[in-house]
Amino acid sequence: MPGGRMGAGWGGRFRGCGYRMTIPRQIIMKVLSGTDKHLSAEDIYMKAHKTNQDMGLTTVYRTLELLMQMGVVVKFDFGDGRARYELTEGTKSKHHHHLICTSCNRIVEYTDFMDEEMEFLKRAEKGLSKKHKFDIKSHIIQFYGLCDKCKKKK
Amino acid sequence: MPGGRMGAGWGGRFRGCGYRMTIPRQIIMKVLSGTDKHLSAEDIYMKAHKTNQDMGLTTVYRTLELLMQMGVVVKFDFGDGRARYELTEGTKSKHHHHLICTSCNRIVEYTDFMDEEMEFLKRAEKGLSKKHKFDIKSHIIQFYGLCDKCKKKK
DNA sequence: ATTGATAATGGAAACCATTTTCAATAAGAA
DNA sequence: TTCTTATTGAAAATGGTTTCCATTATCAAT
Ligand SMILES: [Mn+2]
Ligand SMILES: [Mn+2]
Ligand SMILES: [Zn+2]
Ligand SMILES: [Zn+2]
Repeated sequence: MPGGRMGAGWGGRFRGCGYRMTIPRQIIMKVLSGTDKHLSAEDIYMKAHKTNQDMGLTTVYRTLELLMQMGVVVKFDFGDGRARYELTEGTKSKHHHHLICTSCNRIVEYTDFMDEEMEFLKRAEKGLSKKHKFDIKSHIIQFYGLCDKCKKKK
Repeated sequence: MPGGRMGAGWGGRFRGCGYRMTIPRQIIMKVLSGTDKHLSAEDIYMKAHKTNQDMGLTTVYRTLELLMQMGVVVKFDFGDGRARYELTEGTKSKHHHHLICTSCNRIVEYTDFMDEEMEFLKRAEKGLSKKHKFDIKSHIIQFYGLCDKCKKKK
């Protein structure tokens, strides 16, 4: 497949949920698909803005809200005052979680212990779904503490 | 121990961290100790305000920030635009996590699977601490999805 | 291809939880 | 009690996110 039609496949996904596929939405999907970072709404806006000058920040927020409802995106709060977003089905990044330094807000991604985690989560999600009648779509695991530097600084 | 001196024990904790014990801080600790709910800063402010008319919302925010640094309180983001706070060493509540409905923001607490979780966490925290040189103080596990009502509504 | 109902957009203004500022006050060591 | 300075409350500022609304674009039906 040629590289030009990125995000084309997302049209069906949007339409399947009763929404329309638009230029801004294509660009936003392209930005999200093309990174392995935790982008804020403004990060996404700035990247998208290079492709389409007319894009508005408001549209980024609206689209992210939509994508969250569709289960395509997860929203994180790392404590720095702005929300971060990641594709759930990342073509680039593997399933991972985060260590967060409560002192300097540094984020460390880790992919260790995913086997043990998977085993634990599989059982937990199954049981919780049934007991609390929840349709679980995603999860977040975060560890808080002091990073290397902040530990020494203290 | 008579019921009047609630939070007196916290004085040493504050002073031990190089801070002073004050009336507002005593009241805030009393409020936090006396609930098993997820209180927002304003929730705490309103409860504290009944005891001490002069208390300011600013002080609540400042004290919570302090308590977080001291590891006494954990801050949650349930997606409703305001942070929630809970004592880590809850005298009332057990260790638990949350199911969050992405549609109506309903929160369900659960204490199931804590044995399996404890086992998984113990191993993960130990390994992660060593590998990433993080001094892990706390963790958050949250499941996102649709609650019973929102599932049917769709 | 054209039409038309209406979903989606962008810019500005509004919103609102949280932070900052600063003069007044209170804690606690000496 | 005195003195240093951490802490406080009120008001103003901040800034990420939402809301409004007139304009535009999508796409199913023609
Ligand atoms: Mn990540
Ligand atoms: Mn809870
Ligand atoms: Zn750090
Ligand atoms: Zn719900």
